[in-house]
Amino acid sequence: MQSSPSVLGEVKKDIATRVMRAISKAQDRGDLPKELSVEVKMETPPRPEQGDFATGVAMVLGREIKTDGRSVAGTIIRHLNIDDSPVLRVDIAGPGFLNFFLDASWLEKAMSRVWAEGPSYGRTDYLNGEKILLEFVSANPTGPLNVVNARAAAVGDCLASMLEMAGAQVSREFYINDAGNQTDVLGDSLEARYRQALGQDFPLPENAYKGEYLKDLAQSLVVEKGPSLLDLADDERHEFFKSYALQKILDWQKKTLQDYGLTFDTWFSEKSLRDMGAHNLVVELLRIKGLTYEKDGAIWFKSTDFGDDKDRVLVKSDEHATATYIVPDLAYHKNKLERGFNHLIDILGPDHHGYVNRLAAGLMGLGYPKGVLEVLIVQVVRLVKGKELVKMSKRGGEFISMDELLEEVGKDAARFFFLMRSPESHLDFDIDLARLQSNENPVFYVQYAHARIASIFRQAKEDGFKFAMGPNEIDFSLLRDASELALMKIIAAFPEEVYEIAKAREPNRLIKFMMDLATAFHAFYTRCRVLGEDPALTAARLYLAKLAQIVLANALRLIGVSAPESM
RNA sequence: GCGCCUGUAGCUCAGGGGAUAGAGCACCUGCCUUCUAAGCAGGGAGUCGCAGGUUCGAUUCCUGCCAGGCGCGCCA
Repeated sequence: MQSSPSVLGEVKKDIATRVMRAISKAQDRGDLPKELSVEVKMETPPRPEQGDFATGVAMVLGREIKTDGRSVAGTIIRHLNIDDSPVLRVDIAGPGFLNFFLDASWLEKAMSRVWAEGPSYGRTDYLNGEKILLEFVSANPTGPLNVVNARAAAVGDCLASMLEMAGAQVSREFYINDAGNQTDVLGDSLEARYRQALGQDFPLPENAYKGEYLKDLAQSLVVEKGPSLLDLADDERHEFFKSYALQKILDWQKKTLQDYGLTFDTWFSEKSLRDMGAHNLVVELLRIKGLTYEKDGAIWFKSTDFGDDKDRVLVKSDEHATATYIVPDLAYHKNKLERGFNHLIDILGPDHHGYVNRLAAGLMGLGYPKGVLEVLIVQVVRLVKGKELVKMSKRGGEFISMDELLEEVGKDAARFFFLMRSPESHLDFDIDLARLQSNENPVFYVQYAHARIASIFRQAKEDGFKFAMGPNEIDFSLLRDASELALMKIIAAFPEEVYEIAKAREPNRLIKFMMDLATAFHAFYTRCRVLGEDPALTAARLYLAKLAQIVLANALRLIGVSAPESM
């Protein structure tokens, strides 16, 4: 597994270091006050005429010392040493930006890195040593996955892949809520459907799961077993329906996620924790630490000590002294940390945001540091068709399921659309747009760039082009068109982008990057004919096209969308 | 009442203390006898919800307000 800092990262760091040295030199000479300390952040300016890299550090310093940014920038430049660097020229621009113009040597180096690393290009070691457990989807095993689950699945899977690419060790985990009274209700609901399927006039239990899928399950049980299940003893029968329903629905969810191209590393059962007695242990630990008290016959946790807005019941006052759901969840998160992960990320739905504080409080109560748990809330999804809001499925009474969504628009469009928006924004998912097989659908824009490149190589082969490819075979100086330089810069930025985006937990920015990359390629394709008369130029452009294709493929892999060879 | 999310172009949304606020779709004008036109080039289109504050500079940060969405159990 190859990992190294990106070429772009090295260049930025080199320039930042030189700027830092210039600042301290200016301080030594008394041109800038001594006590200043500042971080030099290198960015990519919005327009090519503003250089390859820029920093606003002079303006930041200017604020500190009440001097205008441009004159501070002038001071920095006077002390700046750019010997043995790719920097050709430094400009002061606007309110005091330092704009750096570089020769193309760093791009050549960056491109050969892409060539060498291929499918693993983008990998860095920024997050080496991080052991992250990323829990997402974790839908209740009481029904089909819904569209918010699909959104969380897209976000979680992409985030996990990006964190891995940035050097972290990541485990994708699905928590199965296979204990608690909802599972009893599920079993009873199935039993009622089974009896109804046998012709009995049998009512659904209170709070029953009313979906069609339980009727289907019941029907297949009748076909398989006839009325024989009614002969079982009460306990045995109850247990059978419960575990049968759980197993079937879980299998179904697994199948849906598999169709989505998502594989979890672990499926963690709540029941297994409960069987180990982990629940009682959590309550006991909190009691020993003096963080619990009794009131109204219940046991409470002083979560307000840890920033929660009210204390929470741990053990109910009912006759069975049942634990509330916070207890198994605390036991579960404690277990995650005991498995050696140093950081936990949960992706939860919008209905759980009120739950975050008490969970964090509980973990702190158990003695874990603040911040080991990070919770990302994925917001609601509304399905629309053009202007019309889609609420119900054709079958009536149920919200449209993830299966139905995938059937309608396919995995590629679904994942792309979910990742286009920032996770915390409310999403209107336009089914009509997503299923369109045309240029109106943004997913094709990126895929098309990949397919177009594949097509160039097919054509090259057909035409019998003889070309030697690779960084040592081509004349890099032939790639000097503005569109070629722009394309190379985006390609060079990929590893840093992956790291920055993973760190910010904003996978939607990867979509933006891919759109920009596709745009840069399409512009290059239009301006620069790849397969031309000049063999040296053809070889150089084929090389660049190949590199663009590598990055497109790597980025598409990160979001779990296919990279077609033709469209 | 409290908490969370959102308010940016006709629509769906990015962005973010600074340099002329962006994309996709829609609309208008050009571009296919040559590597896929699912493309490219260009154009019109915005008081960045409203009002204050901090700042040399706010669409971005802070406060208040308005609007929309979601949540607030000894349910999970």
